[in-house]
Amino acid sequence: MAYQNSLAALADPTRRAVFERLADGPQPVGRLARGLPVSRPAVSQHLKVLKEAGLVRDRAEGTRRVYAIDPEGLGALRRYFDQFWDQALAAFAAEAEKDPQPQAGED
Amino acid sequence: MAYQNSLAALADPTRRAVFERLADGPQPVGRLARGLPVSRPAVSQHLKVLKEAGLVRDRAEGTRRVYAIDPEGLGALRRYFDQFWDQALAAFAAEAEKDPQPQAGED
DNA sequence: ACTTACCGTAAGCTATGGCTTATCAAAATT
DNA sequence: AATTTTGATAAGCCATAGCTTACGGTAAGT
Repeated sequence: MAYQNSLAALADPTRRAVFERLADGPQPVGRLARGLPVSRPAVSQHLKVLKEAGLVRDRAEGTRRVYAIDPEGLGALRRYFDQFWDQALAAFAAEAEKDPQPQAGED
Repeated sequence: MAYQNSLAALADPTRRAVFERLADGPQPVGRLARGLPVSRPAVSQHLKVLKEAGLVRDRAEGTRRVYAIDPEGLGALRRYFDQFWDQALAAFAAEAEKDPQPQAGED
C-alpha cells in the first residue's frame, strides 16, 4: 500500500542518488553527504522522506546514524511494476486479438 | 536510460491515475478525463509528460487521440528495480557475513 | 568538564509543477 | 458550409518542494 509515497520519494534526482548510494551498503549520513552536491541537512531531509516512504531504515551507532535500504519498500515497488506489467500485457494481447491488422476506422 | 523521467512522471497521483487507467487498454483523452477529477487540458498535459517519459504512445484516430501504454518505458522501469533489488540483496548478504551478531562499535 | 564530531529540526527563500480558463486547429456530423 | 466534437497549447495563479543557513542536542574524545 506504500508504493505511492515510494514513487514520489524516488522522483527527486538527489534523493534517488542518496537511495542508490545505499545500494552499496549501509552508510552514515555524513558519508552520504560528502559525495553529493548538497548540504548535510539536505541529505537528512531526503533520508527522512525515504524513511517515511518505507524505503530505508536507520539505526543509531554512537553519534552516527547508519541508514540502509529497507527491502520491504523496494519489494513493494517491484511488485507494483510486475503486476502492472502483467496487466498491460494482457490488455495488449486483448487489443491485438480484437484488431489483428489495424488499417483504418473502427470504433 | 529513461527511468529517471519515468519515475518523475509517475510521482504525481493524478498522472499515475491516468497511467493506471491505460493499463485496461488504449483510450482517447476524453474518456480518460471523464473519470478523473481534473479538466481535460490537465489530462492532456499529463499525457504529454508521460509520452516524453516514454511511458505512453499515442495515435490519431479521426479527431481523437488514442493513448496506450508504451511497454518500452514500463519495461525499463521494471528492469531498473530488478537490478536495484539484486544489488541491494548482495549488499545485504555482504553485510550479514561481515557482522553476524551486531552488538556495538565497529566502523 | 570542555571541546569536537555528527546529526536532526526550524525558518525562510526560490523555483517548479499542476490546475484552470481561454483560445486555436482539425476532423466529423448535419 | 456551418456546427459540433475532440484535443492540444498559452497564460496565469497558487501550492508545494528542495535548498540554504542557523540552531540545539547527544555522544565521543581529550
